[in-house]
This record gives sequence, structure tokens and C-alpha cells, in this order.
Amino acid sequence: MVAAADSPIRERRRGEILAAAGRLFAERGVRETTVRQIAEEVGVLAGSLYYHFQNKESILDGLMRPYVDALLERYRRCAERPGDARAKLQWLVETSLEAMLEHPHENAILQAELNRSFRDAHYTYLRDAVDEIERIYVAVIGTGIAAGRIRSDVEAHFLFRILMDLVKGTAFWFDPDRHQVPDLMTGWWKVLGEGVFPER
Amino acid sequence: MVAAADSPIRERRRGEILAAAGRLFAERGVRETTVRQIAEEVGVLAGSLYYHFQNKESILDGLMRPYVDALLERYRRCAERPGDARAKLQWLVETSLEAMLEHPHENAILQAELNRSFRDAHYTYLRDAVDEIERIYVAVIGTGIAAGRIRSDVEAHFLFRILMDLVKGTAFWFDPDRHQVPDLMTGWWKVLGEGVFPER
DNA sequence: GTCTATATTGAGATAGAC
DNA sequence: GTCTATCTCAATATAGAC
Repeated sequence: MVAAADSPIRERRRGEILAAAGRLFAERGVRETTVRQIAEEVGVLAGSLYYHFQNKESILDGLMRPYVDALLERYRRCAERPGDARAKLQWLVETSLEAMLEHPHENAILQAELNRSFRDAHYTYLRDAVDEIERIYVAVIGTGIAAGRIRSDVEAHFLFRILMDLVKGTAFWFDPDRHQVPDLMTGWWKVLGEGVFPER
Repeated sequence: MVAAADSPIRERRRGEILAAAGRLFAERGVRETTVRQIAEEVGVLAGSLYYHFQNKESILDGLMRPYVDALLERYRRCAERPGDARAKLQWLVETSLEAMLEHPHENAILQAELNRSFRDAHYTYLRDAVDEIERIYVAVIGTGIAAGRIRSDVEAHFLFRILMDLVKGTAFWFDPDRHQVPDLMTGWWKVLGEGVFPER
């Protein structure tokens, strides 16, 4: 007789709920998704969700908290890797893109809800994470500009905005079945490369 | 004694309601905004809104329909103006930007709700408008590529996406009090110009 | 763990007085 | 035109049986 060892069955169901919620939240919005829809997607009735989660908000947390934690981890490592600012900036953009592709739902939710659900005090941890990502980007860009490796006649924050707008926007139309990641990166640097990095 | 002549008072109040709804819908989302909030912003009670509008949805329509109608008009005129594809593309981008700046709320609502409220069959007119804008852009880009005036090694739809992602993204951070439009356009073409238009 | 049944709340909408 | 009062409905959440 083995001890329950934090029931893998329970954990599996928890994961199914998070996956279903992720799909629905991303597809139709958090507010527009009902707990009944989530339950139906999982194949149980609404009341059963409350055995696994305290409430709807904690389902959202269960999705977003691990996502941003891992994301921040990756960005920090990018900035710390040895290399010049130009390489670091490319790693950062690549990281943004990979995160979007590996966790399209969490990414879409984050972007879409920042001015909605996530304005609430409860989600300070998400807004803080977004702010830190901006600081990491801007620091790298600033270093690159100072070193003459990145175009100096556009402001660091402006360049950050352009890059983030591209990554964010891509999340809405990128279809992994129809588009290739390397093609996307290549396309971006074709259009942006000469403008961002001088003396190519 | 003059005939009522479609009461200007009534029309004024109607405009106030639309303005308040626009601010709130853009700021917090359509679903997240209650008719009570709109009424409070106007300075009346919720019930009074229903004298001016059938329901919440028709407030949203009153905001979006005139907006997209005027928008389409402007895009069509851009494409019809005499000039080469390169100039037309720049006019189109300028138009997108101007529309965003002149009607920031309607623009923000359109972008934010396309995957939410506007999925509903009722809003086909909005999705159709967005589709037509894409067709206009892609046609101009295609002409430019054929004429060797626009970079030919990126796909027309891809270039359209990049430009729209930039315009859309800008709506979320552009602050007319802190940023200048010409600066923005200059910044974009600095970063994009060489990548989009060959042989500069 | 999941179900059924139900309590509770919030929001859109209406009726009729003023 | 606007207010007060109220209806209705949908959605979150809970209690307790199984």
C-alpha cells in the first residue's frame, strides 16, 4: 500500500482544466468564457471544477503564474549570456517569439487582458513581469546604442515598442501549420535588420 | 414657433452617451463596461440611456458604424489617388495612423474586440470592413512589388501584417501629449524604410 | 471526484410616474 | 427626457448526495 503521493490523477485533471481554460480564454476572452464552457470542454459539470480550483480567478492564475515565471527566467538568461548587445537583442526577440509559439494561449491572454482583467490589483504580479521584460529589453538596446551597434537616432523605448508590437501582433495571425518560425524571423530581420543595425 | 427639427438637444445627449461609451469601452472593454457606468459618466441614471438607444449593442453600433464607414472611404481614396505604389503605401500607413489618432477609442475597440464581441454575426459589417482594408493594402503592395518599387523577397500579406501590427500596437502606447505624429512616422520609416523600399 | 440542486449576485432591460 | 422601481436572466459559486 503506497501513500497517495499527491494523486497524479488529480494533477492530470487539473492540467486538463487549465488546458481547456487556456484555449477558451485565449480564443474568446476571459470575461466571455464561462466556467460552464470550461467544464464542458473538459467533459465534466461546472460544479466539479470547484473541487480542483477555488474559483475562476485561480484557474486564470494557475495558467498565468507559471507562464510568466518561466518567461522572466528566460529573458534574464538572455541578457546575462555572454555576447554583444546586437546578439542579445536578437536572442530577446527570439525568446519572445518562442514563448509565443510554445504557449500561444497564455501569451494571447496576457496581451489581450492587460488592459482588462489584469488591471485589477490581484494581477500586479503580471504587470510587474511585463515591466521587468521592458526594462531588460531597454537596457540591452541602450547598451547597443552606446556601443554604436544599434541605430542611435531612434529612442530605446521606441525601438522596444516596435519590436514588441511586432511580436504581439504576430500572435494574432501566426498559424504554426501554415507559417515557419525561421521564415518569420528571416522576414522580420529583412525588413528591420538594416533599419535597426547600422553598417550591415 | 419653430418645428422641433430633430431636436438638437436630443442629438447632443446622444453624442455624449456615445463619447462616454467610447471612452469606457476602449479603456476597459465592451463586456467589462456596464450600462450603469456609461450612464454615470454621462450624469444620468441607467434607465435613461434606453430613451436614446435600444440597447447596449446599439450604442456600440452607433460608435463603430460611422467610424468604419469613414475609414473605408479614406482607404479607398488613398488607393485611387494618382501616384506610384510606394507613395500609396505610405498614404495608407498614414491613414491608418491618422484614423488611430483622430478616433483612438473606436480604433482601440475595433482591435480589441475583433476576437471577442465582434465575432458575433451581428458585427459582420465590421469584419467585412477589416477584410476590405486588407485587400486594399495587399493590392497596393502587390503592385509595388510587381513594379520593383517594393521589396520582392517578402510576401505582400506578410508586409501588410507587419505594418498593421505596428499601427495596432501603437494604439496601446501612443500618447498624443507625449508623442508627436511626425516623429512616429519618421521613426517607422527609419527602421522600416530601407527594409521595405529597396535602392534608397 | 463528480453530480444535482440551489443560493447569490450582477447586469441588461422595461414600465410607468414625473 | 429622466427617474424609480423592478423584472429577468445569466453566471459564479456552494452544499450535500452519491
